[in-house]
Amino acid sequence: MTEPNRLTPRSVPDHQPVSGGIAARARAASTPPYLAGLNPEQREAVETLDGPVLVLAGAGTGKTRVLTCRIAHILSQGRARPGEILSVTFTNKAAREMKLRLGQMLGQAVEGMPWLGTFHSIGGRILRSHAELAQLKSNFTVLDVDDQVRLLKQLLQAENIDEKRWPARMLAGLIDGWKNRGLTPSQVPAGEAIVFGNGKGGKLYSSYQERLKILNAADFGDLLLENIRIFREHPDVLRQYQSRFKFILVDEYQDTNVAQYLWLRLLSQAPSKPGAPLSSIIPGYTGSAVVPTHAEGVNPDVPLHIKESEDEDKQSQDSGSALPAHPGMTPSTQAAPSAPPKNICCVGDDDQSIYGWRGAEVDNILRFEHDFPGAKVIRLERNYRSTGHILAAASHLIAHNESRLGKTLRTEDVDGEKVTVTGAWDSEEEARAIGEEIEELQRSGENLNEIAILVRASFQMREFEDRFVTLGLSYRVIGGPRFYERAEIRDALAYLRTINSPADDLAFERIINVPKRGLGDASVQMLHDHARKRRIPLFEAARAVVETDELKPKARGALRDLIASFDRWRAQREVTSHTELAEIVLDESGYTEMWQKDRSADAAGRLDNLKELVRSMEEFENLQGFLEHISLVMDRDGGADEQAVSLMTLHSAKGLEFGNVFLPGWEEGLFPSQRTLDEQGRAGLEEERRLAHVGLTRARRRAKLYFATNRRIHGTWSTTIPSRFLDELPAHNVEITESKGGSGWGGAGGYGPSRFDNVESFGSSYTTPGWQRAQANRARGQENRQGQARGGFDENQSPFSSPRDDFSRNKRGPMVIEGELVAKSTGTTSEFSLDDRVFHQKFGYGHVVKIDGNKLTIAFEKAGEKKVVDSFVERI
DNA sequence: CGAACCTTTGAGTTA
DNA sequence: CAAAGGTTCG
Repeated sequence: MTEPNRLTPRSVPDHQPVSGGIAARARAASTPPYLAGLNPEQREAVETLDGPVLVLAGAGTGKTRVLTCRIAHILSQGRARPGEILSVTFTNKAAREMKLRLGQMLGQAVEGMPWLGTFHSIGGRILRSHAELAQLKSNFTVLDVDDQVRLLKQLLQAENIDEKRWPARMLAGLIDGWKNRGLTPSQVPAGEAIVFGNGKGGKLYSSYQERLKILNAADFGDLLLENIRIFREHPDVLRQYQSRFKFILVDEYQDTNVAQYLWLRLLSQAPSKPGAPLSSIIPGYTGSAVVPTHAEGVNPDVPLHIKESEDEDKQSQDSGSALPAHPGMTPSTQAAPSAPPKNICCVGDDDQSIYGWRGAEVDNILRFEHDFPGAKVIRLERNYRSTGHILAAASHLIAHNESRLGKTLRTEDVDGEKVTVTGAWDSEEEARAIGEEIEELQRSGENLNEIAILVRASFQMREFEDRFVTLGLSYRVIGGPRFYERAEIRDALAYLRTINSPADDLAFERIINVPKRGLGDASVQMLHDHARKRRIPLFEAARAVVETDELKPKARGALRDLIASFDRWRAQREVTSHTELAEIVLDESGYTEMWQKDRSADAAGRLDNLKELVRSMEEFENLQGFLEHISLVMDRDGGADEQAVSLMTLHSAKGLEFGNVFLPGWEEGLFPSQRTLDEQGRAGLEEERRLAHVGLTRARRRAKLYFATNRRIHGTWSTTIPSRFLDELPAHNVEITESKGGSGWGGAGGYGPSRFDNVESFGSSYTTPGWQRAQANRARGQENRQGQARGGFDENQSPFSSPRDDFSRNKRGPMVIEGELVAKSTGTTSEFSLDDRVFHQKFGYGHVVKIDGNKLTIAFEKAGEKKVVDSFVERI
């Protein structure tokens, strides 16, 4: 057997693009051009077409390339037609990219690849063609989280469950989790079903499912779960897909959850004989339920447990641990079970598994060989992305994880710049320092598109946005709220959904009083009662109620108009194009007008979004087609042509790369996230560490880490300590730099485990507002820790008490800026007048009784009379 | 009914 | 600090 892990001394061909026109020549040439640029491991991964293959592809090792080349290879070898290849990704972006690259590689020869898409879009597609088997119609609606929660709220109310104690969101999370694990209501372990709502959790799940059927709707989880159910209950349908898909490719396999795993598993078996029991489809599976569950375990490590055969036990001994930890492991040679898995190729990286919270089972990748006997495992360890120091830092960091298959990334690139670690006093200074570094990079000719800031949590983004706006630096936020999750888009869609399917109560309810037309809670409640009593859709109930005098004349008139409008729109649907119809609806309903009248800052943007929505409808044949795809396909990442710094979370950065990567917020509690640690313990810590690894490996040439000593959490400042991940970096590859804001530590200091401990030695003469507030906090003592954010007043020292030289080397240091700001507010006379009513974050409401420059004396309603600096209160 | 005012609570990542 | 929920008043 070849040993794919030894790096041969031969030079590695770089990853040059492969040009088109391949398919035809491929058959003739001994080495098809698309294979020429591949290194031996990549090539093996592409050419091993038969049987299960697991490609362990570290960051930057050419994973997408392998996938696309493999498809090209399958096609050019004539092993399958485009419609016979199932290729799944997690994101639309990844799917698009693969299609794009494939198009380039094959020179448009293969238009289509109808089964290349996300798990959800393919699952949705399959579900639509067999909707009746899931008690749905093929035009079912895909609910977003918002609809889901509103529906659950109604169910909770019907059950008289206290929503305070048992929030609908929590139930939504539970149901989601069950669906991720492939569990239908009857399969939920009893122990888990009773934890919610005084034992009613399971019952709520099943009534939720019932309601979905009535509403002709499915949630995201259903797109896969219903597939699985259909496959299980209708072997003929399963067989149809099994024989259609000759090859299966899976991207990011480490992110699959149990449902996705089962789905793949079912599809990847060779077509079974009609009537074969499920146990022959899933080897090793026993029992009646598809997913054997740990009845008592709330968090079972291995939700799908397939009994290990004795052969495999022996093999485990070879590698010395339960998880194969070394590449030298013997591929399983045992006889294939009754239904041998066919040509499935999964590509993934256990070190990049960062979606455990979404139900991903790293275990799926760790036990691939187990699940697909005879699997060939290929490792890609040559990194073509990052320079030496960055790669070494990332590898050293991830080596602290215990649960991993173990890969060693190598590069032949130069060492490059060391990874830098910079401490800042607070998050504002962190943003300032990064802003300056970016300006410096820009001056040195760096393209802004090659710069990214990757944060752990999205709330961190705001400070960077603020900073970039003042600097006039263009930036773009990647990820963030999806286009179709925006309120105005959902409202517009709700109108269209109501037109399209009158039984869509959730949609109708959403817009019944948007814009305001005098149909408040009371009226809606009434309609609900009416609908429930007669078991008819809300819209029909409305129609009936208008004929009675149960509503007040005003509401009745409004409702009648609304119903008339919908009737009119539905009629127009026959004669106008769907885009025109959308415009008419938005217009006549008064929805556009509502935003036009709105004077708030984002109203214009919302109107733009609505226009964008209408424009995007043009790509679809009709309203039906549009609505079917909107929730699955609409993710916008447009406008990538303009030069801009990218700002995003670490999660959404997966799969991307940049020349320069800034990684702020490496502090305990934030990163690793305290919540993850609390909830997931060691596994959570390892996932956070993988996230750090993902962040570092996004960088090609420069990786710059930051931590701040003070950060605002929930609006109050608190002191933080540097992340343990910083301590886990190899000293040799890391350089500790002075904060641009100045600091008294670091620099030449030793590099030991506690090198970040002396946070107190940070410049004690800081003058940022954050520092002042923190000082004020400290002066007040630590026991009353909260509510101190705005507490600082008369001990307000001079902002210029002890300026430090290292601040002001020729560029405007942060201090000067802050100095100006502070000086300004002390210099001007107060904008407040006597008796003004004011609000203070800590002391609450009060009124001004005395003014002395910028210091106010305020009589607070609750806290009594206090002296406060004017900037800490707002007039109301 | 709805706006205005006030209180409370909560910020983790997403197909 | 912001959004969401609750209360009160017009």
